[in-house]
Amino acid sequence: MAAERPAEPAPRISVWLDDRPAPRRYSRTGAEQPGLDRAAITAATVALLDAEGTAKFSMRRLAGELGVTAMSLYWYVNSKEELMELAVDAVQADLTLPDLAGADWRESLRLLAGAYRRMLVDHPWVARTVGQYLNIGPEAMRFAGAAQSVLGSAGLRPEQLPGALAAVFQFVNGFASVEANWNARLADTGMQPDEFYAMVLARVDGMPQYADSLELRDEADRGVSVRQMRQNDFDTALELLIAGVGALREGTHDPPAPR
Amino acid sequence: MAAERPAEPAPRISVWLDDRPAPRRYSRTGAEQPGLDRAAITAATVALLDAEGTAKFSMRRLAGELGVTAMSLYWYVNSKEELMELAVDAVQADLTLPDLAGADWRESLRLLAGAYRRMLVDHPWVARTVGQYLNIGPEAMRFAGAAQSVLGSAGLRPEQLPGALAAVFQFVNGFASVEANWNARLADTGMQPDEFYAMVLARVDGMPQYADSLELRDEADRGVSVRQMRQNDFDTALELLIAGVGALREGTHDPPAPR
DNA sequence: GCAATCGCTGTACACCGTACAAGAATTCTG
DNA sequence: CAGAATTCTTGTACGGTGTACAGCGATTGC
Repeated sequence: MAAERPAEPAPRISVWLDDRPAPRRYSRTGAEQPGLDRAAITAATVALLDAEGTAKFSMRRLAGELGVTAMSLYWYVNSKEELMELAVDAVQADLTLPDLAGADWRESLRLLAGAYRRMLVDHPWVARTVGQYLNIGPEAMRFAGAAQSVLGSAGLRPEQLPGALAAVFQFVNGFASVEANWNARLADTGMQPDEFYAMVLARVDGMPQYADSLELRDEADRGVSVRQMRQNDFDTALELLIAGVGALREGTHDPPAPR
Repeated sequence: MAAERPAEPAPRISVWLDDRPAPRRYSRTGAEQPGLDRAAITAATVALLDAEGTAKFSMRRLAGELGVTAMSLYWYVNSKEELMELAVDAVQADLTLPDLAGADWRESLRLLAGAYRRMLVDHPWVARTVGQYLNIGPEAMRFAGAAQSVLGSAGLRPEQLPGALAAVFQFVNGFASVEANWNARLADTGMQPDEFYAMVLARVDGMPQYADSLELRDEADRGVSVRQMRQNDFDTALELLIAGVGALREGTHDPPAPR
């Protein structure tokens, strides 16, 4: 008798590993509302998250925005988490890939990293989710493919690509994540960036292990705005990464020599 | 009359920017329980998060573990978020710094990055929080100080340090975050690593932009276990970063020349 | 016309973080 | 030693959360 039991309901891993046709068959001819579908729900999710952030987002709130009950969303989406996966991927659709035709790989990498950073700062709720979901949706893959092909054109060997990709884009993600959080705290307090920075510095200066090197930085950056410092940090890291990619390529035993 | 109003309750930014003496004056002489304090609560929080993850963690659950009511925790801690900040910092206390005395900066960086990665994989709930909190607690600073001094000893100029630090440790954080998530999904499904990997690959292979380069990788890594691949990716990225630091140093206009 | 399905609603459950007031335990003050 | 003051702990309650489940008109295929 136990053989008939459907056992566990097969734990869900990711929307992207779950085939679900999202049927939408009826036409709702006379209805006022044009009717829901995954795309509309996802778009509204992105808009709401952009406007109010993760904390104020809820299924009921979203449903209200769509003029509908919370539970009706579950016809199109299995869970809130799944919806978040959809939203995270959807937001990467706006991540228009720069034209990399004439650019060499270094410049291409700069363009891609910059675009990625901008996307994360514009949509602060995304950064937290990278690493939390599988992130293998179509839009994510489009970007990953572009990035991978840039690094490939730099002459890296195939088995070097994933590591190099991770080095570059995990950095960008982490950096932008901190940046977005910093912006959010600023908005909460209403302080000026430099005022807030000074407050944090004052606290950190009292800590033994860190004070020395930080004072150096403090001196070096005197008179430089927080915004400029951040840009400088990003640029420095990016040049470091590009130089690293170059070094990895030169360490290649079989130079790729396109004939 | 409005002048007397205490206005907003001063929005909290971080535990570390909030001076709170955590008094603890009574001795609870005859009591069974040894009595609570921040350290005990934080330790229990870490233990619970390690054991069951963020999802099952709650103030009530934690209180139960400590044989106490949920609300009594709020005598020692202002909010759950603040408690998370404390836990994130506390877990970095176990992050014992390797002995960097005899090692050159390259090897030191490898050791630090490895230790950091291990910490994040052992405590998967930490990775998600980096970038979400200010992360300027004493233990975080101890590690950051060590990392900064290693990079400083590599000959980077002060204004290059933050960028280089970010490049290295934001990568490690992101990488370990993905790694920890992957482990969690594996545990959920009970699949074998390679089985799970094959499933994801199968899905990804169907996506147009990504298929080509991925097939390369698939070929290159045929017969290699997922675990080995991951280690290879981490090592590749780390060597890339180290080479990048080296290149940044060589690009220095004023060589540091310690006299 | 009728059965089946779709799309949606309402209600309900268990759980969450935490505000607030009251009470028990302990120490301070006299 | 009495009483006031303070330190902790508790109980109750509020407004939320995600979502299971049953039901119910609208639409469709037969």
